[in-house]
Amino acid sequence: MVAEKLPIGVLSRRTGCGIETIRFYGRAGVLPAPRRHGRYRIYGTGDGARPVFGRRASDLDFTIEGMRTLLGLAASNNEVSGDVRELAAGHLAKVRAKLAGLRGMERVLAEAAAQCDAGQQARCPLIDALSDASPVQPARARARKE
Amino acid sequence: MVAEKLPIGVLSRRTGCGIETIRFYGRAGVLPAPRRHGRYRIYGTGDGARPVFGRRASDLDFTIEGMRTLLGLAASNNEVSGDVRELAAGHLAKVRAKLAGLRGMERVLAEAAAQCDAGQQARCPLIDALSDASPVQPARARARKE
DNA sequence: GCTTGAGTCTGTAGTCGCTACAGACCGCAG
DNA sequence: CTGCGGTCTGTAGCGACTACAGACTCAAGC
Repeated sequence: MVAEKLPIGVLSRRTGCGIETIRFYGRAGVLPAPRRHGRYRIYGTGDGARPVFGRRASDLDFTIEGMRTLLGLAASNNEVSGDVRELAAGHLAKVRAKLAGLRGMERVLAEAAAQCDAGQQARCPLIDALSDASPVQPARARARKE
Repeated sequence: MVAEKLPIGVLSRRTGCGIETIRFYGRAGVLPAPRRHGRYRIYGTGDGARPVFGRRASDLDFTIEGMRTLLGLAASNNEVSGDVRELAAGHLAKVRAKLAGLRGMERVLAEAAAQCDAGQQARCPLIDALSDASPVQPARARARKE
């Protein structure tokens, strides 16, 4: 199969990514600079992976910077992948924290729904749960720049 | 205990929220307009809950709009809480989708780490996993405005 | 050959949820 | 009375898109 020549619109439809987003990823270095036919970008069949990667990674709260690093490290795929692992592990920690929070909310939401069904509550348990200050360190701001 | 009069800095330290953020929540209607001493904002001890609520809700990907709605519905706490439930349920769906994605990534990260440890891989499994186009609908962009 | 319409181009501005900064102001201690 | 720390308003910046204006290009139809 000889590599197809795809204009950006087709790539957009295939990846579900939005023309502007693909161009943005191009500028941001998540997508390598495509060949050009005149001023028009031309992509190959294989180029669909990157926008999808970008979208997924973004869904999972990777930053553009993180994506670039990940891709860069993966490109030099011999030996260096300890770094990929490190990056991934760092992100995993954040992911797990978020997971814990979400699971907590899932539980609270389910409970709240049950209580609402029972029709007996004076206050909103969801808001109460989210407002609970107890686990917050007193008199010291949390890390701002992580 | 007579209600303490807290300047914004103290509230910031107590809630771990950042002065600018508290002011922002004020403008955004997540925090009710505080009393003033001259031009200075004065908060009461009870006002700490809202910034914390805002921060938590934000961590869990509620929008400012969502927070306002939630608070508004909770304020009119008789009967209307079916709406709270609806809002919460809607958010819960998104939360669960994200949870699924994160769990998937957690798994992939763990596997990737294991493979890296074994020192045998030609490609990065994390990137491959995120780039996998198979579940994407062909030739139709995903909903953009949800 | 000329027109038309769809697709693409660049460049800039808007969005959201903060975050940071400039420059003024206020109250109090030394 | 002079600092200084805290606060004020207002505006601008950030990240990751998203949207739009206005120019251009290509292929098809007449």
